[in-house]
Amino acid sequence: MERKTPQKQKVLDYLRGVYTHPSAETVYAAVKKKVPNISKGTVYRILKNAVGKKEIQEIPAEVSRYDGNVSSHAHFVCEKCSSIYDLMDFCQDCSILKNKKTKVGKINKYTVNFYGICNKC
Amino acid sequence: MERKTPQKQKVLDYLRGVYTHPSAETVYAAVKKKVPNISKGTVYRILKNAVGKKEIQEIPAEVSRYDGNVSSHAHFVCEKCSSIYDLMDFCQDCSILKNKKTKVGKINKYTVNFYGICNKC
DNA sequence: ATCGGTGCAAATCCTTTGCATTTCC
DNA sequence: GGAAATGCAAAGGATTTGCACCGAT
Repeated sequence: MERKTPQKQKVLDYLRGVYTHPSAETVYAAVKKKVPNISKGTVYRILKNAVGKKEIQEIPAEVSRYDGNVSSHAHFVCEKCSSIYDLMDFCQDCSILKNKKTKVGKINKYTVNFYGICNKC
Repeated sequence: MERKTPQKQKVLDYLRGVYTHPSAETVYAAVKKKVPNISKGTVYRILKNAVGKKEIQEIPAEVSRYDGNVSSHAHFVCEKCSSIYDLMDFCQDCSILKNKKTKVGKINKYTVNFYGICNKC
């Protein structure tokens, strides 16, 4: 049976309380402040496990980023600073496609990513 | 000035002649049959360079995949065998969004990925 | 007391890079 | 001839994993 540990709690709490779509490294740095002796391997294990159970989602990139929000929403990726923002109101029509069948297979989920330079850059 | 070499030719020819969205490793294996002493580093260099010049596109995943078609079209990713298929006729409405402005920045390009199990699996 | 979770460090895998050598223009 | 590209092998960086110990149930 799965156990509840402070490491797991803090990692998932952190991810769910933040809108920055952090990398494993960033999660590690943040959680280390609350659980000083947590190890990087543990963070990777917790994240991977949660992705497998679809409790969080992984955003593929050169370095993976994680999102505590598992709904299918669009992301805006800054090509300069690599920040990832949520775009809740874009491409809503795409959501119709969920569970639809295509010539190649049935759709379980979809991702929509927009790339550009963010206002901060 | 950039030079024309058999390695570069074969790598790009292969990528453009195939619709399988191969990984660097797969490109290497395929091109090695025609240019037996090509090295993996060279394949990686050629692919990276071509991506930078937007001659081809990179599809982010656990292991990067490459696409000789640079247009913004949707992909169907098989969650079982990792095959990637083109879906030219899906989410066309999204193309309207190109160059549109969002709250966070102007959109340069977008990617749409659908995930599911492909008919072969 | 059990056995799942953790910390640590070594291992792995993909990708990049330095450098001597080749080859295109 | 000279810069650019290549081959090779070593380096790098992110992620995974083996194992002994720890701690939640």
